Amino acid sequence: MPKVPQISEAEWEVMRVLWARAPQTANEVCAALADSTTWSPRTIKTLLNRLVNKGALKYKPQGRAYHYLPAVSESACVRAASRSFLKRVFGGALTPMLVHFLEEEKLSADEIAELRSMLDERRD
Amino acid sequence: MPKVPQISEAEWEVMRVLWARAPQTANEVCAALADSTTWSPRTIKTLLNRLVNKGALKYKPQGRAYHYLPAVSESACVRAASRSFLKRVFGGALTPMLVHFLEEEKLSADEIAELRSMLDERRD
DNA sequence: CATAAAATATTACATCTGTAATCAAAAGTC
DNA sequence: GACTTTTGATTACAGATGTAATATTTTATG
Repeated sequence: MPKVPQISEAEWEVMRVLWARAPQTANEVCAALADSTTWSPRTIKTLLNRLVNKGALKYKPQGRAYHYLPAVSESACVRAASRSFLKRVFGGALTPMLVHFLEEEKLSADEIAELRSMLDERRD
Repeated sequence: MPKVPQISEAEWEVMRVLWARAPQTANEVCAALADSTTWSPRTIKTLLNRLVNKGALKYKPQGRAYHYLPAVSESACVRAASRSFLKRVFGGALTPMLVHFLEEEKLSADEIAELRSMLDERRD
């Protein structure tokens, strides 16, 4: 199990950009976040820097600017964050957590079908 | 929708104790957390205090000591934390999140059956 | 009543986060 | 080559968090 760094809420936004497409320059990341956030480019540079420092991102000096890219996989980070959430909010109990989401949130017929087929595969 | 305060990881532990049984004195909360944590009673007192200040707990002066009790419901806090997690880690997409947990974590036959029956109820 | 014990309130302090501004270095322009 | 522009590095600063220690107030005890 790869040890992933602690990634804050704002940092997740940045990571998602780079997991979706990498490498990218700081400016490209800023452009990608321009719609979904109101952050100053300064702020985004700070986040990139912190993520590099905590080992979540790497970069390659590419001419004038850096090209940033993930140093940890999205799936590993998702796994770590999911476990942390499960432990924190549901005391680690998976089924109550799933029940919560199934009861609380809206699901389309298609989504229900997809989940049912996944459960079918699990039945062995 | 009741507005719930921001509850940190350590604070969740304390809240869970009081959601499970309330009211309780600080000492009773400390006793309840003695097994699952290594926190000093001082630390737990601090957490109780912060939770009162942020409106997550109330207390009744009961003789010599306070009796603490929740000021916000567990379900409201679970809902808020779940949405926050869903947004942060999965960009708000419910189904990928459920898929992740179904794929990643172990489920017993009973749990699978329970989830399937919940999905059955959803099919209307 | 004076003092000790117990409980709450206040203060401490380092790290993490959100949100930038300023500084420094590199590179292109005249 | 000096100056401006671009980009990364360093510094800033307040609020949240983890983790307590100290101070103060209330209560029981001798």
